[in-house]
Amino acid sequence: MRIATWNVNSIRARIDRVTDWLARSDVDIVALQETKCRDDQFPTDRFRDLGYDVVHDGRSQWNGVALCSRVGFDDVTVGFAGQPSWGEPPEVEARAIGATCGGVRVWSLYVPNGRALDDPHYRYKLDWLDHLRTTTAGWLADEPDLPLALMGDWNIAPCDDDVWDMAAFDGDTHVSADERAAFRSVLDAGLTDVVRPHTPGPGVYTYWDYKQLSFPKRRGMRIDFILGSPSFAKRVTRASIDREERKGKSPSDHAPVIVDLG
DNA sequence: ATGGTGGTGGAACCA
Repeated sequence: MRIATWNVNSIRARIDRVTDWLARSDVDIVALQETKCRDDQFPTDRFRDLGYDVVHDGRSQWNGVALCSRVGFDDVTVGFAGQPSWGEPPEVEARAIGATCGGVRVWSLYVPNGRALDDPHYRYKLDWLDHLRTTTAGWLADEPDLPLALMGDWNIAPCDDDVWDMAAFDGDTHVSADERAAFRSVLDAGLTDVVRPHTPGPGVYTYWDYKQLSFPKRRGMRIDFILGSPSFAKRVTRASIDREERKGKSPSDHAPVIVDLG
């Protein structure tokens, strides 16, 4: 079974690229982030034409997460227990959707950006990750052998090798000690980065800013991850980052991240 | 080659 995650930065702007990629990638499940549309705007038929069912949570032009599966859906869950709210009035944003597909529990997650270290959104980001950690620990306590994958755009570069130049990020979000500690806490709930062993760095990234020729200059960040429980991780036979998808006409600023299970 | 921000919505915000 092949599973992937991809921040597409608008599914409507990217639908042809996404379906072209799906048609040649032999992926069974793909988690999408930043679909940037409401449920009624999601191009579900384009996925059905390729044999994929879709579950999506989107309520505005912001955020939006989806799972596309050709191995079925069970127990679809929108949001996780304790997921913090944002905005005025406060609401739980469309940043998490989970389902069981082909016997694997998968989540498509879009972690809040944080914006700036002194921005309330930064507190929201840390709080969001703390509640995700608590909820994940509960799932694995209830079912230690659960094959679980938390996939998505984590908006954190966990190690110095995960950015092209640490000096360029001085005082910025994504690399702060608190964000890195929050990411490690999620791992400590019982998950591992199942992609890194197959895609060693340095210089291996999943995201390149649209600005300032970041991609051709290889100035990227590794912020998209597939974190697996022990029973998931032991089935992983290979993994890759499809940086070819960052090339060409009208790409997302993120590349797909892929794992194969035996 | 991989190319000098892009998406949404229709101004300003988000990333």
